[in-house]
Amino acid sequence: MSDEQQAQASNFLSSSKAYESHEVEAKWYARWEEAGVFEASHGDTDLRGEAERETYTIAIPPPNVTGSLHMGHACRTTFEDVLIRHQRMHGKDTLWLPGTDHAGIATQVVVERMLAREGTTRHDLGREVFIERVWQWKEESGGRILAQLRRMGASCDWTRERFTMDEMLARAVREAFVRLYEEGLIYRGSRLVNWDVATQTVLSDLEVEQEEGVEGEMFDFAYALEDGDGELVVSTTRPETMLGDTAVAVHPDDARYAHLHGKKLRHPFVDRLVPIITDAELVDPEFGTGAVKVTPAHDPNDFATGKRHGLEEINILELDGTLNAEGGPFAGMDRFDARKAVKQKLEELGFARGTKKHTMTLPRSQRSGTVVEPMISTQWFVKMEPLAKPAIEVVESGEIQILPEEWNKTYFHWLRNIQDWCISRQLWWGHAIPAWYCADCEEVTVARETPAACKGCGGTKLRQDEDVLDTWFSSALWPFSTLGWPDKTRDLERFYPTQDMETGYDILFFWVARMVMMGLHFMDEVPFKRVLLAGLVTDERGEKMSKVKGNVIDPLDVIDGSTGEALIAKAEKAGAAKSGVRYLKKTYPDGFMSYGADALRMTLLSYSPQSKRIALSIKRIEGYRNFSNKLWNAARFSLMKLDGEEARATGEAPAATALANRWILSRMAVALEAAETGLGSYRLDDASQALYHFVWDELCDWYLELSKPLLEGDDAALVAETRATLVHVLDATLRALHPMMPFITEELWQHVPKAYEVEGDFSTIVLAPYPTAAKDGRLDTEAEASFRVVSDFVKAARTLRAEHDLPRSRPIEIHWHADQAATAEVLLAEQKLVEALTQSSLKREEDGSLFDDPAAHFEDAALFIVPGLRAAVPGVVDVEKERSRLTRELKKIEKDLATVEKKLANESFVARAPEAVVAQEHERRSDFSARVERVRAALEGLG
RNA sequence: AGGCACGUAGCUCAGUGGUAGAGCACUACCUUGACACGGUAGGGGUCGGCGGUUCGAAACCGCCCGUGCCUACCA
Repeated sequence: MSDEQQAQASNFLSSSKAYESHEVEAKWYARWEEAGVFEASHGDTDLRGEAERETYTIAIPPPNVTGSLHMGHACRTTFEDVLIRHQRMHGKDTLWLPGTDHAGIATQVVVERMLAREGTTRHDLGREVFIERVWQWKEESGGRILAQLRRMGASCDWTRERFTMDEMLARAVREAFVRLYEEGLIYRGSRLVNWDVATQTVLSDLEVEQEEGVEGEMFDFAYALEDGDGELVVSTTRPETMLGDTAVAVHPDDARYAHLHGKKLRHPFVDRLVPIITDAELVDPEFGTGAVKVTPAHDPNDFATGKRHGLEEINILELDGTLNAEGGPFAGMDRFDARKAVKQKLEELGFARGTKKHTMTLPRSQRSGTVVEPMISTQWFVKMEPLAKPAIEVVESGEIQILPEEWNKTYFHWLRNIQDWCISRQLWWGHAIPAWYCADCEEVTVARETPAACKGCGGTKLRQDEDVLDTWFSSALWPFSTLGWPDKTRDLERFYPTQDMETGYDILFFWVARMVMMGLHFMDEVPFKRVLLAGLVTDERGEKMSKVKGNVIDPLDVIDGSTGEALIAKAEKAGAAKSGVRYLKKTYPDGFMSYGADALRMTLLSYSPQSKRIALSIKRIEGYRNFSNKLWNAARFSLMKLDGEEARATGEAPAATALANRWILSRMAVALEAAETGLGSYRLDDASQALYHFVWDELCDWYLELSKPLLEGDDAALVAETRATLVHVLDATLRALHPMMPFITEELWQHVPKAYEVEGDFSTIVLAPYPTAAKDGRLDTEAEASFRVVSDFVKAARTLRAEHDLPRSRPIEIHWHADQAATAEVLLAEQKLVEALTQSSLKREEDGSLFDDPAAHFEDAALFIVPGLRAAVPGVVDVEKERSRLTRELKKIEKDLATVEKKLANESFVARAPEAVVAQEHERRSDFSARVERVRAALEGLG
């Protein structure tokens, strides 16, 4: 050990008994980033023999540039970081490409709010100045979320950070748009679209949320026949739309209305005759009056009906949701005011025919929350069917694997029923549509660069389309646009296709499916091999986190700690409702301790990926904070024992002869195998669980305890072997845990005396080899079987102590007899260890018959009986305690025995169950019945 | 309306045909030189209900009840 290391080590050993995450996290992230350990190969260095190295790439789901870190990000970041760190340690050339999304509407809204505070609007500034302001804002505060990802430990390659509005990506967007247009897959058309009157833009179907179970009312009113001979009653939940009615439809076979076919109705407010048409598709004669008002410009079904019958489409709305001139007397009113006014006027005119309560679903804008209006508008669309087909095929063929698998169905269902995608948005912030309109002719010029002349007439009076593209259009290109496409860059060549796409299931359609389509279309290759979908993080009650509910848990508060008051203040500032504040007060009265990033990461990893909800429990985080501490102290103990000694971790399991050493290396192999399997199959919960239990239940509970007497013994070879095992197990454990708990493992690993170094700017665990069962463990079933003898014995002795209130300070003597010679040999060989763990002295009894009537041979003895072994502890018995203890034990075994006997008495079971299962039951029966007999004998001996 | 999940200990969750598990909470004891953010021992479950398949079901199938999400429709 160098002087520096030595000094560091003793400094560390005298350090805190509890793990303090704060400094450790700050120190190591800075160091890692400085040294560039997260960077993928750049092509100009050959530090780690990149030519031969396989690549492993993850494209980050880019968070909104406006955003700040929430639990969803924390979850994404942790999962991806674990995957990428694991592969990096396996020697892959890993690229985790970070970046942010320009988030059209969200960002524009944020900046507009800022302007409102300044007393101005984007319209006052004008488009160019406004966009400048957005960029300025982005430069000032857009980096916050990326800084927060660093707090989580995200090992992204920051040298390749991207933003969806970067010129590089803008070029890709133009290229993609132009190609799709030239291929006829992008078209401009007039359609009924979803209009958000608040933000005044069109929305795609996916951006519309359905609010279910809304209590509304159905209003009936009559249209008078033109000839004055009667009326026709229709129903509506949106009375104002009658101003756009251009027909009333009845079912062709409906006898009630047969006499009205071909007649006309007089519109009460506008000078228009409304024809009565027959339509079997639109009309259900059983529903309502069996007559349906048709408003082609404001309802999807009516729109289709209008197309079938060649009806006039009358748009009655302005873009802000007020009624236009078509509204006649109601022109200029807001849509909801007009609704009331129309109803009232119809009542006055005597056309109202009553209202009924009606439960309905309201379409609301995901962004503004306002009720979306269907409106006819000319927009840009992507033709989806031809793109969807190959995207379906790659999942069917397994070229892309979706995990958990149940999402396949959802993916297929959506793609098989896909609608064309409306990609234009009436916003200012976003990618401009590369289409130009000519003042002199009808031609639209779509081009990569601003065209000099109209491609139709050659005219030069061109005006660019004022709309921008849906944010998801640029996101769909993310896996290759970030690597330089359409140029054939080295990075694109080397890192595309990526391997894993990890994200929340909520954006499977929005993003994942579209990336698959675009990747296949433009790259002719899938954008990733696996899609890993995780659940959504909710509060402890399973409710979605929302600012209003006040149940948002900020990952940074969990990492750094926060007082109850601070939590409430923050929630109130964010606009929490009173009930939300109450919930917060009740659930987290004392706020959070500082749990550290590693604990938060482990907690998020501990949830099964197939659960859709991750109901984050602070108690669980606390549990993993405790685990951090356990690991910290296990390392402190080990390092203390190794301090000043020669032992060095070699990166390979040392040869071991002692049972304890053989056993822990075997358990290490099992744990590493489980970790590797879990990490490989996206069962990060299994992987982290396996290591957690290895560290706590095996390393700490048993091995460290066993190592104490071993290290203090006088057999020099044994001491050396144990030191070698201890230092190796510590080293390998830290490396195994590093992808999950990067900070604490680095801090500890730096103090582990090692005989190997990791190449690079400094020797870091980030680049250390991931441990494997073959190299770092040694499976040893014999050692495990022998160890079971020891642990059964120790546990039984401890139970006896506990039940007889025998404090550890009181030494006891244990007389034992094993049925099998092999068992006896193990206990004789490990006698010192067992004595140390049980604070007892052992005495073997060769004659098993002594235990047939223990009372006769051991004075006042308590007994324990484990499979194949009996033991007596004389001089301690409290007859009553012993009786109740043995009775309880007897009951337990008898119950087990009864179950087994019932099974074996069943002829069908014996005849049909697999032989091995039957044999196992037989074995259990003989074991149980032997123990029952022995416990009974012991009870009888008590008198 | 259809689809997809989910319902396991007081709480949060694993477990997918062969002995019901973890963490937290709970009870008792223990301040032992790694760790009280700890240790040892213990209590606690008719696996939502009812049927079926099977030698055997928490798991597979059907129905029902409850919860959540998604898609569609809603004159």
